[in-house]
Amino acid sequence: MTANSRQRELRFDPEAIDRKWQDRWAQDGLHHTPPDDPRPKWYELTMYPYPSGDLHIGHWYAMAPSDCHARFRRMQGYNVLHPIGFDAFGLPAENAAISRGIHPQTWTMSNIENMRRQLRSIGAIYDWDKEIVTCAPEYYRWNQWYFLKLYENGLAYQAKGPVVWCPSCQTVLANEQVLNGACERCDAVVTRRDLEQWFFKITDYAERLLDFSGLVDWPDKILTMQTNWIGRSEGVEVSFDISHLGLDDAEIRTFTTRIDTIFGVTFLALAPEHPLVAPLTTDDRRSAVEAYVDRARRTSEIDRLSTETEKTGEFLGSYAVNRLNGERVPIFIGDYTLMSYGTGAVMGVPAHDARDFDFARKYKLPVRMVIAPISWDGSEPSEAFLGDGFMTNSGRYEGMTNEEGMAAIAADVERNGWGRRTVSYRLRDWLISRQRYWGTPIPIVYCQLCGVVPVPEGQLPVLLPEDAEFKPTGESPLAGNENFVNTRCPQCNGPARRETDTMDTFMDSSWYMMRYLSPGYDDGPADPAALDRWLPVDQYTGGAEHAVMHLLYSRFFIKALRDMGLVDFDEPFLRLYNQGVILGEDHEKMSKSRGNVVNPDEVVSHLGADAVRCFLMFIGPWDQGGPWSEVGINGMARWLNRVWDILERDPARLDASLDAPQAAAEREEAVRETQRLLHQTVRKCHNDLDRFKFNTAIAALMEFSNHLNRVWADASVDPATWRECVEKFLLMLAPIAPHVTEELWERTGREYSIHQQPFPTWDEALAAEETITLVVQVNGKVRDRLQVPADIQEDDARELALASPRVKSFTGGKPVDKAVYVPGRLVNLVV
RNA sequence: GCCGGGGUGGCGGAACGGUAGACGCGGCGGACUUAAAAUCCGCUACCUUGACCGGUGUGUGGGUUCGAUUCCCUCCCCCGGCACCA
Repeated sequence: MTANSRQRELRFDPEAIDRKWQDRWAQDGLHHTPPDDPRPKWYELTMYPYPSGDLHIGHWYAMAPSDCHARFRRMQGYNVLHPIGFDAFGLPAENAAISRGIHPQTWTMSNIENMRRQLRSIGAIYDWDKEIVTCAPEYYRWNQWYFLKLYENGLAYQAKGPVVWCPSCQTVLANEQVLNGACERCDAVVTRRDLEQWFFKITDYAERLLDFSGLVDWPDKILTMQTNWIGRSEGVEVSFDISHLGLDDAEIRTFTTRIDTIFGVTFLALAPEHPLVAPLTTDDRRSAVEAYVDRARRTSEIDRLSTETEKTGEFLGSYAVNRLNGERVPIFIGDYTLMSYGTGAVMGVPAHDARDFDFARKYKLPVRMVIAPISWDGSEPSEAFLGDGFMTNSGRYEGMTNEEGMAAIAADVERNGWGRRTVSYRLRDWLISRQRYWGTPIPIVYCQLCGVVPVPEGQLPVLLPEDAEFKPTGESPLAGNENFVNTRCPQCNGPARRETDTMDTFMDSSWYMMRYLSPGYDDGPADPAALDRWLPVDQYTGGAEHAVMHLLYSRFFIKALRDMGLVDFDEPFLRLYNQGVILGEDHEKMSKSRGNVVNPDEVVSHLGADAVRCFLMFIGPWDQGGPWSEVGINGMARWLNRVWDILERDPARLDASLDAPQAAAEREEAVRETQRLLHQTVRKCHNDLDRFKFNTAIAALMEFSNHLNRVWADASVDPATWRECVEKFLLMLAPIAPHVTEELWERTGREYSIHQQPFPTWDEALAAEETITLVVQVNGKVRDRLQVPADIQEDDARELALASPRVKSFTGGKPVDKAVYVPGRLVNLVV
């Protein structure tokens, strides 16, 4: 059974209903967010899509449930903003230009056109007047403006930074263009090059970014990932003496988190790029060292890091002195030492560091235990010992615990001026330069006389020229555009050249949530009044793949803006929720090569947007994702079909049944039970929608609809009860299935629009059970179930349990040792 | 290797430490139909039984508890992230 063949069996025409109401809502401006609404605001943001061309079912999975949640908040009485836009700059557009000869602008805008249509088909409450497209000059102008602000405040700077280089294509590659260390286009082995590039000083904010106290509700997973990404380590920067060599530098600085192991140092390892490498290399070692440095430089950093655990290096020929014990230790270079972390030099302690141990084994360096575990027999270890123990071979620190030793040595090192306690971070500064065309031009001019000159604010935007050479030439595509490159210096009006790199697109997404508020605003990135009213974002939803790039960059960005006095909040997104990944029917990740990609358009036109929305929310917990199912969605369409059937029934027909010879007491009981289930369902649905538990909210609604079918078949409730039930049922379903509910709301004579009604409320008293099933266990095993009043007391419950004949047969007349009573649930008899 | 998240019927999944399998899909049986589809009704973890009863069951092995899918420890798989950070 395919979606296609099921469609003609539905009681209604979903395509017509979708179109009818989407048009009507648009016409009435139902989703406009009024600027002066007195209700409390709720800013619910879903991560904007990249306009790749087609709205994938994965987009639906991200957007339909978040729309449902935003709608729910609106029915709860909030003034809700739930905007959408496009993350329109980036590499795929440029690749399309290269491979198919289409201009990135053309490609991007036609994709956006198509995706707008598809996004409308979801039936979300997007206010299209607030749409943003980041490749528009009105948008990226403010990227440039912010860049200048960061530059003025010393947070943007220029430095050499590594890029991945394809020697065959003669071009810079993005990391995602490298497959197994080779260029994805020509398969040549990539190398690394250092280019002068722009950075943002996110490292200045490392400490503040570790403070999550300003966040209300973020998944622990993301906080952990950010914490690990920032990678804070407390340690000691300690230097080794090389004054005997008579160089400009009298010492080598190293960073360690294990100063307690300094008596175990048997070598030093410098990064190949370390400035002291050349001066420290002796003549007899020079050719070998230079060859090693050269090899390391040609290997890309990515490659270098992904190589197995084998440690390589070269002896420089010189020695340094460990000031704590006066020992001479050989100085090596090794590419397991990274220039970009700590001081670019490490003290090698083979006995207490796994990497140093490997290195020492390979180069036959001594391994000296200086932290002894209690069980240590004095022999050389077969692997590095990383645990705690007692100081040994450690001079005056002998016998201390290594924790005491750590404190004592650190203090002595500081007192002697050999180093200082410090903190290192793994986090690197944010490299924003891209040697690409399709991005925001960096607003900088290079003047022969004045040097680096920022473009004055009044001259923004620096427009991205339309013509550029996309074919690989060895430099940024903009560099070949003479009209763009050649300009006048804003300071001296002399000849100057423009910066030809463009910005990382994470720049666009760092502040886009502010632009939505006033997308046409011309005097700044956002209207200050709107900013004041709407930010920070109350609820952000999107994929966990943005845990450490986008989300960290945006947090940094906002903190930096706050320090500059440009905003007055500290965190951009108060709450975060990550949806899972929608899989193909084969339970595999969707991909073109697997052929398991689902095109939502076809399903939507056959079964309707609501069936797709409902099904995506019903698959399972939203944060866990799950497999698409062609038959599964048919089941959902069938349920909506039954809902339609329920709403088509005329409640007046229940009046006729009053004449039936049915006991009045029985009918009264059915009404009471129906009321109870209604109130329980409202409670469950409310609480589940509130916490993104869409699957169980829908299950509760299904149970309620099943109940309605039963009482209709029995004609056991009165028309008024029926009317109340179906009305509240529709209201609960409205945020989940907006089109069908609006249609049924109208067809049953109710006033437009269902989406402007409040979400139903419940009464705890009416939701409370009158009787419960009392479970009776014997030694923890269920032996009987008794229907008892909900307010039964412990003594009565115990008595009833003991009186049960089934229970008696299991206790075998033995005396009961103990009876555990759980109010409202069970009695457990222990014999 | 390290850090997260998972492992429950044929499938997706439900279950404040307290009736395991809600809800849905699929399957089986029935009603309606000339017939099929759709629709409606019933059954559907496994073993045993004609049926009740009973027994076994939430990746593995242990532990805590009157009671464990849930908490703790061991191990095995799957998914995601990081990956020589001194």
